[in-house]
Amino acid sequence: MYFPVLTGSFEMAPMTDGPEREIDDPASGEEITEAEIVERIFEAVMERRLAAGTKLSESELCKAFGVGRMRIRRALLLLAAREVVELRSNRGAYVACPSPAQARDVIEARAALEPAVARLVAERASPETLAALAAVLEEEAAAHARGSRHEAIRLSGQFHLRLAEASGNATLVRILKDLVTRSSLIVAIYGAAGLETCRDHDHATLLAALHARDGAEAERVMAAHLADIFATLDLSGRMPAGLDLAQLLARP
Amino acid sequence: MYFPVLTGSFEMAPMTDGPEREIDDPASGEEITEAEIVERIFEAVMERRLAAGTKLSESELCKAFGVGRMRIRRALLLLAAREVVELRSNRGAYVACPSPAQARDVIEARAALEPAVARLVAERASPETLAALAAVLEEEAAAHARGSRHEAIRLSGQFHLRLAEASGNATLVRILKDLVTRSSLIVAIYGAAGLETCRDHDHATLLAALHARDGAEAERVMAAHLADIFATLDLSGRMPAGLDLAQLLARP
DNA sequence: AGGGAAAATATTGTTAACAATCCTGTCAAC
DNA sequence: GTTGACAGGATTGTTAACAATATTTTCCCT
Repeated sequence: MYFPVLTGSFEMAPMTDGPEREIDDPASGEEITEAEIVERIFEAVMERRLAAGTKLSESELCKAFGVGRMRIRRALLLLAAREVVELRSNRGAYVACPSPAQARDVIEARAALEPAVARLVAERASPETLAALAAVLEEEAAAHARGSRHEAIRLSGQFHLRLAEASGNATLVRILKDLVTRSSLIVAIYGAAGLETCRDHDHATLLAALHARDGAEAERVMAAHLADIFATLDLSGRMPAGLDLAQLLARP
Repeated sequence: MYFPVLTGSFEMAPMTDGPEREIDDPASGEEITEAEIVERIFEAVMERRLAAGTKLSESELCKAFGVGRMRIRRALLLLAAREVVELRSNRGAYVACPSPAQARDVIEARAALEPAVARLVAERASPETLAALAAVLEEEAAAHARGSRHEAIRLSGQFHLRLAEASGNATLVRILKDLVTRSSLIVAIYGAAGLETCRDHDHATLLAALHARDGAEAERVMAAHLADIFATLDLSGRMPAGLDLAQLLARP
């Protein structure tokens, strides 16, 4: 009952009882800062431990992170500013549930940005940076091979983020972090079952172009890769299973 | 004493006495929402009524907008999340003062994004939308012609934002709003005096390409335009007049 | 038993007082 | 006269109580 949406399309992370089990760290002596709370929730969303539409109640988050309400409130405001969380007045905070239009916008923004990022990386990344990227790719392939879907999803997102980091541009990293995280929600909602992660083959092709310092090719590969992802989405208007009710009946 | 930086490089907006004169609206009966406060401060920064490094004290903002401290605090947090304001612990909020590295990142991000945006607009904007863009351009040229520098700066930024809006992509609009606003700070700090706005000729060339529905050309023109802006900046490391002291001596 | 209104409960939003930190102005010592 | 410490005032950060709004439960009536 805690994850009200995406009912049957895929199983949740291994949660034994408490909903925030994977997120919190209650017994640690240090007080967590609100930036870290934001970070943790970002991760949880990107790794699909928090599904779209999940309610994030203040009191539960307070217990989960062991901090006062004020810090939770600030964290939620920051998450809302980045459109990973939706704040409904007097109703609480919910993990964002992107509409088809928003989904299109996010994917389109990535299609506008990431090819250029790929080109930048091809032109200027150090060999060590490229090696780090290759390591992520290897982990990703291994996760795919042994069938750990959640790891694969996580590493697939990681690859795109690490690529942005390889550009050496903090602004691009921040922007892409938001977009990739929201993409995770989008693919979960609108993606065809079984195609919920990037094909690591695409990532390998891209990495080859980067190693060859072929900016134009890297740009092209990335554009094609994103177009592929876009193509697997069904944004035809009606929302899948159960989502529409929760959203349409909500009073504004 | 209220605008501590950018001492002589250009005169401030016509402020008679109170520093927030252009921003506030104290006597209006309605209570302003925090999103509107964020909006107002964004505008003020983009139009150079608030200079980089300006301290935004809570109490003054409370008086200026006629709201409680909590709402101001939330607005400042949101502004900080978008890197238009910097929050220093126990010291207060300051209009951001981008470092050379940050400046480079912002310009580079725009160079990565806006050509693609221009292409999108060329491909899909309605004739009415293009007409609206033309109207902004016309105003911009008129402002230039009659020498109203502040209007010209304002409209120059507006043109880029309206272009993003013409793409019909809300995510791109939001991202570019942040980047354009920060660019305003960057040009004020690092730009050569007298070259503080886009040349409206570039905008005209771009508009021609849009009208011709020539996406590739629009992309090229925009890339060249941004490269031009980049070229007028001096990011050679040392900060201009007085800025470095305030920033370098500040404890983190 | 079913439906609906109303009280009870829980959750969110706001305000105000309190605590902690920083800045400024003063004074004494060198 | 300059430098340093100290006290006072001002500003920011936090906490807790209060108010307002949703949600759930209960109870009455049909």
